[in-house]
Amino acid sequence: MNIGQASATSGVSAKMLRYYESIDLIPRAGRTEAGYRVYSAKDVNTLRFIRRARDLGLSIGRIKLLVGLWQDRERLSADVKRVATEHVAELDSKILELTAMRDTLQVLADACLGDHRPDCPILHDLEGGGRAPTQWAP
Amino acid sequence: MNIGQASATSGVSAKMLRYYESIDLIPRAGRTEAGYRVYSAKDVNTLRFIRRARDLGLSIGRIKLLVGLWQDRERLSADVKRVATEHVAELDSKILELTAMRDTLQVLADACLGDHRPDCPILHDLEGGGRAPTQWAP
DNA sequence: AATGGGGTTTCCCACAATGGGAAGGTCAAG
DNA sequence: CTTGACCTTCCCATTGTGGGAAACCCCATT
Repeated sequence: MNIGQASATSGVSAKMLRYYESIDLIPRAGRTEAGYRVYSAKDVNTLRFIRRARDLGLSIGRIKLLVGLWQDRERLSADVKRVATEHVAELDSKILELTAMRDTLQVLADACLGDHRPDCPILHDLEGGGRAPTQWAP
Repeated sequence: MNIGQASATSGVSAKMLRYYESIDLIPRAGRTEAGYRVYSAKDVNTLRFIRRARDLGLSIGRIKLLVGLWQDRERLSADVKRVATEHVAELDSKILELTAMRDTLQVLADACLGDHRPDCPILHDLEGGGRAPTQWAP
């Protein structure tokens, strides 16, 4: 299987295939005489695993861990779960952060008339006059 | 005011001050004989505006728009509001995306025993067997 | 005056993960 | 054999931030 086929059947772009190889997320692919990368069905399986993990927002680092665990028959499910829950925690904190931003901005936008006049609570708040709805950066 | 003072009183790092200048988010600062950048209290005010905008997650591009509107006494609040609501929409879609990831992963993690045995629904799902809880990337 | 410590300058590198594109080699069908 | 589709490597860009080096500047204390 060429890189194009592997890409099409795994959902990982050829560009990313080469990149993943360069950062040792996947082993170096075999080559034909001409230097073309060759992939097996098993490789494609791993790639699909990786793509799904990325769809869940996991970082390359954590995916590396998960692939390792996946291929280790002696693994402890506790280890897998820990990686997952760490990521859930990160997602949660990111969601909280974004939600706080959105809520603040939504309140300001709601208070803005959005007409032909220049007065606008959004700018007023950013200017720092009314410090109440602004984020306090700890 | 030197860059260090401006940084300390605005909450924007000196590194970022130079960067913002290089991308024309702020005008080129004046210089002393020796080449040191000089900032006025008004400059610091603008920097605070920018920092607050970044705290709300606005991109540099949108901040550039907002700073322009802020300094334009003929502005329409409608223009300001539009920039804000566009960002709110982006935040919302990002939040939805992250929330979907978190929910999927949380379900899987909850179903994982997390003990000394290797069996784990997380890996099983990533492997693609049980395709139900996985994301379909459209 | 000399020296030292702290501030400043520019320039380059790094991150995470992905895409774009150029220049050149290869394969298969016509 | 030519053409078009595919592959290779290498470089660049993104976003916004930080790190660090080499050189220069300012001020105060010996």
